[in-house]
Amino acid sequence: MTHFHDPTTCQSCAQRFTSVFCKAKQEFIAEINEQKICNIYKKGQTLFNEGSYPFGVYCINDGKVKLSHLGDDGKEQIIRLLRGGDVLGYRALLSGERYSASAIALEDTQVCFIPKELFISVLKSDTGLAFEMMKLLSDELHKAEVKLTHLAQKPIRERLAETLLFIKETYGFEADGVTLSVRLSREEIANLVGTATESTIRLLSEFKKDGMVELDGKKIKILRQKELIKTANLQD
Amino acid sequence: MTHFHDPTTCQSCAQRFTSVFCKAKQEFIAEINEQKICNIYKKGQTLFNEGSYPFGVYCINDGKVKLSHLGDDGKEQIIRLLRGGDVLGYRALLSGERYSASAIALEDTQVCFIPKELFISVLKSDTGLAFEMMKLLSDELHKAEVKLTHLAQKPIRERLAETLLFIKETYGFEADGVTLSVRLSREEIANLVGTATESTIRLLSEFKKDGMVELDGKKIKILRQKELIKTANLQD
DNA sequence: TAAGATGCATGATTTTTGTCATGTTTTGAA
DNA sequence: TTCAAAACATGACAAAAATCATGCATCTTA
Repeated sequence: MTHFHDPTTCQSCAQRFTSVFCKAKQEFIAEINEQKICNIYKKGQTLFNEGSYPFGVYCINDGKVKLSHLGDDGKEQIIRLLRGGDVLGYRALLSGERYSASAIALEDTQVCFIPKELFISVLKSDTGLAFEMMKLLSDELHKAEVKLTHLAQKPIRERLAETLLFIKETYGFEADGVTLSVRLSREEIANLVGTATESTIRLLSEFKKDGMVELDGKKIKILRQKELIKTANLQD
Repeated sequence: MTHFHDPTTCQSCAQRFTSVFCKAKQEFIAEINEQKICNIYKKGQTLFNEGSYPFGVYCINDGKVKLSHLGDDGKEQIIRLLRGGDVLGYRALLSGERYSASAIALEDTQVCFIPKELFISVLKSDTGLAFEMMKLLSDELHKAEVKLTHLAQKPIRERLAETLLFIKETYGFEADGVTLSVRLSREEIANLVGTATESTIRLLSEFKKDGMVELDGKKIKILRQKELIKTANLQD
């Protein structure tokens, strides 16, 4: 369905100014360009699975991916949402463990794969890139800690509002300027919020009744963002 | 009250084999040794405050420290517990932000301070140390993600059991082999679990009734660890 | 040592959230 | 196109957890 351009070079990739790799030296980018393997994953396909060993890192060229853990009772917890320019798979690689989460395409997605050895060797030779990786990890850690605090302290209504804003922040709107440009099931939204699917459905209906959102199947329109922000009760 | 040895050198520091810095090259350790500043923080004193700018990293020589966020309603959320050999303050430094959490001594604690410039310059010259930092960050990120999932999916009873095991894992037992060697208030335990103080008190009483723990003020003895593990309902 | 403050404990109650049941709608594959 | 499966929706109920109130114990410090 979705159409992607023919395999591009890293030097002309649409994400060359946004991903962490944009900070790598030219010579290394050339090397990455030679060894990278581009692939297209259809909606629902798995990039990698929790529990398996990493062989490299993935760089999203275009598309949307969710990263999710399985809880001890087998329930999905969505940890992160990724878009073009985002890199994934580095955490397990750097700590030398198996993947602790699965990556699944939310829509048809084009991804470049960079082999482990190359990634590590570039990281060794390119201090700037290493610092970028440390910054990336630090930022993710920060986000995780904030999310953790909200999960522990905020009621579900606030967390759902926050999640809707987060989805908007990550994937933005469609051309109309109000429709979230990703289609997530109610269950997926629930697994992002950390609650039961029914609670999510109920609260979404309430938000609709309050005029904050409009619902049309998986299409969600944000009508009154300011009220949503209030509902989310965010500090900044 | 507590007595610490006179300022040691990094080369003879009790933590020289456990902290991330043990992977740094000798020449850099010598440099760190020259520039480090050792300090003792009394119980309850603050190492650094959420919102202020980092000037360096802290390396705990001996003692116990909690790292905690303030939630949007001003409620404390304890993010991490630290002990001798642990480093803190690097997250904000590496992502170039203000501290997102406060560090407070849980008992009299001896800490070395390493200035920002030195830390960064050593990190730039010593690839091995940079990789250790990336590994450290990756591990912390992993822990945060697991905690996040448990927070979202597990009931408070399980989380309290898990927290007690976590405290034991972090600080261990006293000489008797059963008493947790840290004194936390019920409120602090609640802020670690992510629940109301009363709920924590009630559940601790239940655990006592079930014979899993023994309570004597802030002294907590773990009597039946296996049952606690069961109660925590952990996968591994 | 007395008194105020803080922390611990417990009961009663309310609120929040999850679960179960059921019906409807939408979707996707034969 | 049709049918089964999945997703959505909603009500009723149960369970979990927070809140409020109160009393006791312990710690601090004047």
